[in-house]
Amino acid sequence: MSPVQRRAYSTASLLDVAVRVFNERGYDGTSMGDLAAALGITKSGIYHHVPSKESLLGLALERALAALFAVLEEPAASTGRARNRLEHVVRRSVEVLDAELPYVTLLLRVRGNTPTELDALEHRREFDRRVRAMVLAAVDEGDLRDDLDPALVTRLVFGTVNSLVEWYRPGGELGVDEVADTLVAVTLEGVERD
Amino acid sequence: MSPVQRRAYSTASLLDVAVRVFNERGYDGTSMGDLAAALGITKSGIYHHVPSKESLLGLALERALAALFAVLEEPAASTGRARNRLEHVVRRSVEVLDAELPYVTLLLRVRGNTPTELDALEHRREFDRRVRAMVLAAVDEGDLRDDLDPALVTRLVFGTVNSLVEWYRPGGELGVDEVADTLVAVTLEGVERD
DNA sequence: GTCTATAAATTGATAGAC
DNA sequence: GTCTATCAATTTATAGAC
Repeated sequence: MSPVQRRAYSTASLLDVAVRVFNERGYDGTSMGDLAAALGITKSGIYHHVPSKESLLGLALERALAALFAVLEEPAASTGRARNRLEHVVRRSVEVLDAELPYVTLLLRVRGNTPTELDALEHRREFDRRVRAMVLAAVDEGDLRDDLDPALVTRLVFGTVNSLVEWYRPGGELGVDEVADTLVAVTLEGVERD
Repeated sequence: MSPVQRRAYSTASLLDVAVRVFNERGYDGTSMGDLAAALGITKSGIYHHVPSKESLLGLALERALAALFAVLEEPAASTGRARNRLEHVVRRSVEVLDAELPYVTLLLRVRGNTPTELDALEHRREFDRRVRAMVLAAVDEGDLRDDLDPALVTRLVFGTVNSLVEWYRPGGELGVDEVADTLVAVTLEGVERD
């Protein structure tokens, strides 16, 4: 009987810790030994929950992608003027980032070194394509300036959203609503047609 | 006498290749064997030029930081209204990104795993502080909206600039001027006082 | 300036006990 | 669900020849 009786891990609670360490040290910079130390168990203990280090990455990336794609399926993302659908997707993306920060952070840092990572990159490109279609539609509907390249605007707006993972911390001084409001003000308002 | 007589590497030309591979696979995801393969020489050949893998990273990060800090020393970054100094720094940062893309990309991906990386992160924070001071001064001078948090605006604007490394490629379809113009339009114009 | 050969340490993963 | 013990492969780095 160990002196400090820690609650046993489920695969989900183990994944939470693993993703935190992956973000701190980078996926490739994290060894199974590092994970074991952070978890307070041995390396072999991890293999009871998952078959490999890469499968931990796969589970994490799946979760992040599912949360982002769910936004595109919301009614407000497919109904009404494109400019409003776009604002909805931007705001909800910030909220997903708030709710799933470690998972989305990991997704945004993937380089494509393994099949798992390449698959995630392909899904990210699909998300980008669907947002770019919204920007294009908003220009066509006359709500966004037509003197700016729509593909470039898409990249800048979602570049800004994605850059949040570098500093935003849930429960910190800045609330998710203030961040989303300011981001919409800074990015979309510069693009709107007067 | 080898059948294909490749030109010998200087430390600088070797660093160019190393930084390209670091960006493709991530620094931790790159082994000295990977570098050797990309260079077309053996692992031990690399150690003639540098004493360690980490020293390659250090040289690359130094170069990126020097290019960025040089912008802050330009006359246009310290003279005139803060709003104009800010636009100058934003535009020139995009140009530095264009000129030194692989080096800046590497800098922006550093996690702090080693002393070399921690030192680079500290220098990045110093750059952020100096830009934040410009945004604050621009609000004080009445040129930027005072209903938005200046620290948040700083982060969003430079988050947008930094996100360029994820897709911008020098010599591609989009020129550096068009990108800089659109970026200033999208970010700064949303923040200006009417 | 690059090579072959090799060392010492670390890595991801497995077998089998409790 | 976690442990000890262990392995094969890979990693960073060095010694010394050409």
